[in-house]
Amino acid sequence: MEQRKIPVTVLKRLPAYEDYLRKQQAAGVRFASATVVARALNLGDVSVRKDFALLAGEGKPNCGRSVDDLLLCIGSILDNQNEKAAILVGVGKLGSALLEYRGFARYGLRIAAAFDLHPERKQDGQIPVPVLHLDEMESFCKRERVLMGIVTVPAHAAQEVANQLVRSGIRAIWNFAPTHLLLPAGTVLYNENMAGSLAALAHLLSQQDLSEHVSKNKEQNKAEKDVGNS
Amino acid sequence: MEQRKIPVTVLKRLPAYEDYLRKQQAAGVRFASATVVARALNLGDVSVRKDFALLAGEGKPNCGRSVDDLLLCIGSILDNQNEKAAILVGVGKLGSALLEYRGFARYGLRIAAAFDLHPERKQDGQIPVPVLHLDEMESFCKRERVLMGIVTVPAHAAQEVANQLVRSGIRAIWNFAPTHLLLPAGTVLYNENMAGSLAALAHLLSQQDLSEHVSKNKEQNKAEKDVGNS
DNA sequence: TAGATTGTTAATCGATTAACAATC
DNA sequence: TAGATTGTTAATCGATTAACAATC
Repeated sequence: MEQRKIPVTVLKRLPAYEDYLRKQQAAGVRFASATVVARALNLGDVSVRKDFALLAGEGKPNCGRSVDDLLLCIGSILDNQNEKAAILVGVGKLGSALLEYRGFARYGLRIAAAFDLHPERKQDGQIPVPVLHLDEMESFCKRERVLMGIVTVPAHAAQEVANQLVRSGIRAIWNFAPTHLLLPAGTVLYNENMAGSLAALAHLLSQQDLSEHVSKNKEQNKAEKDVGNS
Repeated sequence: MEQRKIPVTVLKRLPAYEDYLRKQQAAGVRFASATVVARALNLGDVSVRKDFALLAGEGKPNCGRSVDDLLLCIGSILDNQNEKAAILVGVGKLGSALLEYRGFARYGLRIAAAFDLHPERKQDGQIPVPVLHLDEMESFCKRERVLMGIVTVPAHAAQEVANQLVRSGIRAIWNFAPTHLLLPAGTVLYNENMAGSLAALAHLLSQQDLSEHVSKNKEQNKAEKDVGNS
């Protein structure tokens, strides 16, 4: 089970490659060159070439990569991600949106259950996982050995929920509440910062306005990459 | 109105500083050293020191920064962000969650209106902006000179919506639909990739499991910073 | 003076990109 | 051979961090 180590940044691009290559495959295209893929997905061509080399070993010059091969390699990497479960706390609009989101599965990620103070009000028939009372969280997490928690409660409740998550054995927290959590050392924390992301986008837009005369294409490429820092 | 240029990555930390410093201020604390703030917010001390220097000019060794001063400086930078408007398309759960999110205002960002194919079904009384029919989008954006659009429609509708946004004069798109958009050069695109973020978190967690014996504190710091790439 | 703190310069790190050599 | 393409090495870039000097 020796796995090449795939950097996270490459990992994040895999579903985009897969998507695009699937469409090409369906259209009967047999080969794809890094340059063409890069153009289609707004990425740098060298990046794509490196990614492909990492994914699928050597290619043949002048020939491009076999679409089938690439899809197999990407698929096997994604399929071999260890299945990992998370729970979600706080079934408001954002919480339920995440619960209904289909994209996690492709990475072997699964939201096993959701918790809320008023579970009975929140089960709306579209949510595909059980919604349980917060009181059941600790036993659930320990029983199912869940290590990841998603926090989508209001800011004022977030720290208390985080404490409970830690008591429940959670080791990594994805926090959407706009507040800073204090966690014991050894717990991984990632703060999603929606306002910051939009602010970054606005910032880029105004930068771009300044440099109207620069090659537009280049600008776009750069723009697309610069926004997403933590 | 000569503005020091604040890098986006610093900008994103400002609300966290503000939050923390306000609490200190309320507790009667007059001075804050970069080291202490860094520890509280899980940041590197040198980063915080550099941020503070950028924000508030020189400080006095051995004394820390005046909490009041820092708050004034942060406030003035955030207040002087140009007021910018965005629109949102697709008032599902994720869309309404964003519409109700309060954090944008602090950056001078405002969602001016939302658009949907069935606006009448979506106005639920909690959404604080008008929800209009998609047909009205183009005239609205041109009238209000809106330049940013948030896409929270299902993947299959996203490209068509993006085209419409571009026709409406939108210059920057924040895309939540898990699909790749083709846009004319000169349009700024930022793809939010929820699945990728959770995958990154899972990745970090497993890395951390491997290095159990390393100083936990250090690990946590590192962890918190590494996740959020685009 | 000693210690906490600031500020700066150089090193590091990860990712992307530029330039170019190799190959079918 | 010419051209498209791959792969590699070095440069670049932004951000963070380490090491240290300066100051109250």
